[in-house]
Amino acid sequence: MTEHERPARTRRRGEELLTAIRAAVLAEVAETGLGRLTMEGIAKRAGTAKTSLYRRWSSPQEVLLDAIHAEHPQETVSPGSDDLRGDLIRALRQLVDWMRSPSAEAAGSIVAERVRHPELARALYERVFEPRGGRFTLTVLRHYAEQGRIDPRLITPVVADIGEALVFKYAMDTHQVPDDAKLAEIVDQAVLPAVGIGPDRPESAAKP
Amino acid sequence: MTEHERPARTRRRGEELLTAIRAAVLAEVAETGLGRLTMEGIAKRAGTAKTSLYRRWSSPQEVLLDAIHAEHPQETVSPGSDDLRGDLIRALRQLVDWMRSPSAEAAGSIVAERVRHPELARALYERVFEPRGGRFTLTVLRHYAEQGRIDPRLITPVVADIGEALVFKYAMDTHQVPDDAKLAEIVDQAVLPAVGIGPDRPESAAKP
DNA sequence: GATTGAAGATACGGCAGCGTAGCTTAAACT
DNA sequence: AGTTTAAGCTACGCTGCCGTATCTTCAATC
Repeated sequence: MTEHERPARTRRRGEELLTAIRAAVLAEVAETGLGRLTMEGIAKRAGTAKTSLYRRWSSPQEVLLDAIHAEHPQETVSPGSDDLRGDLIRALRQLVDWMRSPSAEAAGSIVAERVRHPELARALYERVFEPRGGRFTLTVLRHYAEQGRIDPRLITPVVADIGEALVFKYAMDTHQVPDDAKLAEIVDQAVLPAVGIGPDRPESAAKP
Repeated sequence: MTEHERPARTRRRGEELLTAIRAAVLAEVAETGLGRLTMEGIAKRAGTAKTSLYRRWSSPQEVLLDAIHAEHPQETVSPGSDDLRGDLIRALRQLVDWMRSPSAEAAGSIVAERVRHPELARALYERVFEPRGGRFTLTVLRHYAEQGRIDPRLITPVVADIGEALVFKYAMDTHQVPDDAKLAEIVDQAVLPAVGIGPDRPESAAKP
């Protein structure tokens, strides 16, 4: 929050400058919201001049788009050991970790205003959500289905969304991300039952 | 969308005027977003003068707050016949019906910008979500738990949220509300399994 | 070390929303 | 009918952001 660096006497160029601008626009949209995102605000926060922004982009939204684009799509989960429950929790924890990042808040603003900025929303889905997997638990579920531990016919679009949906709902209601205990509840009480494992049946009873 | 009524030559007062203003602010926030909500915009759409707005409220947000406040909390579901599955679908359909309303879109804008306008978000939850029940399926689940048809211990906060969470997720992803077929999938594949009723077990096998 | 190109600073007219003031006029009340 | 109240206009100076132009200055390149 003490970002308002003075001219710093070194003149940044190329990638160094771009990085600062991208960080600035993400911070700016998180603070002011997409509706109040402005070239002057971005410039001020990045410690650069409006001119330098207009040299590359023509609107604050395009600056944001660039920043989102530049966010490297991270690698997806590796369903490691033979531990369905643990892998599901880890998958959701990956989602939660991302939700803490600055770009996640920006993503939220975009989704909320998608009616006003359809291109932005589309770019967000194409460049961030889909490459990232989007469905974190799905990877895990498929893995164990291939191993014959759960019935593949149970892995429907709805079932693949249960975990993520509950994480989002929890974040929406409480305005904080679920901790590990909550993730465990979600997995135990909602995801696992949907693929035929308990709450009342022990795991081992799933595939006799 | 042809709201821009000319002065109409009759001068509205009191409740009649208030109603028009409330409708205007809801439409305005749906169209421009909460971040771009403005007194002038509301006034123009309501066909009134800025002066009349400032006479009662001091910011566009307070006008919106008033409009939300004035939205009567609607009655909740009556878990009617002896049909758990049908009642669950009906409960979710109630949610979906609300999500089509103009105030729902306004509510979405507020939730999205809750960081910027905490009072608005709080008012929304206190005056709209909580009185409305907030949890649509919960009412139904409790009803059948009292009748001994499902195990009360299974009705946890997580389980009570499954249906609503999936409806929201679907709306977020596709930007349209789920139809009845989708609601049925949600109930069959996610909600019912969580309260111990198959996908693989028939309903009747739930309480032997 | 000279050249070139982009970064940075400053200034501009234009527009939109702000919040207030002063006034006219229609509607409600007595 | 006369009075009171609020709705409806218009206009004001102020501010923030717009997009552009101009000029200086630093940094990379040759």
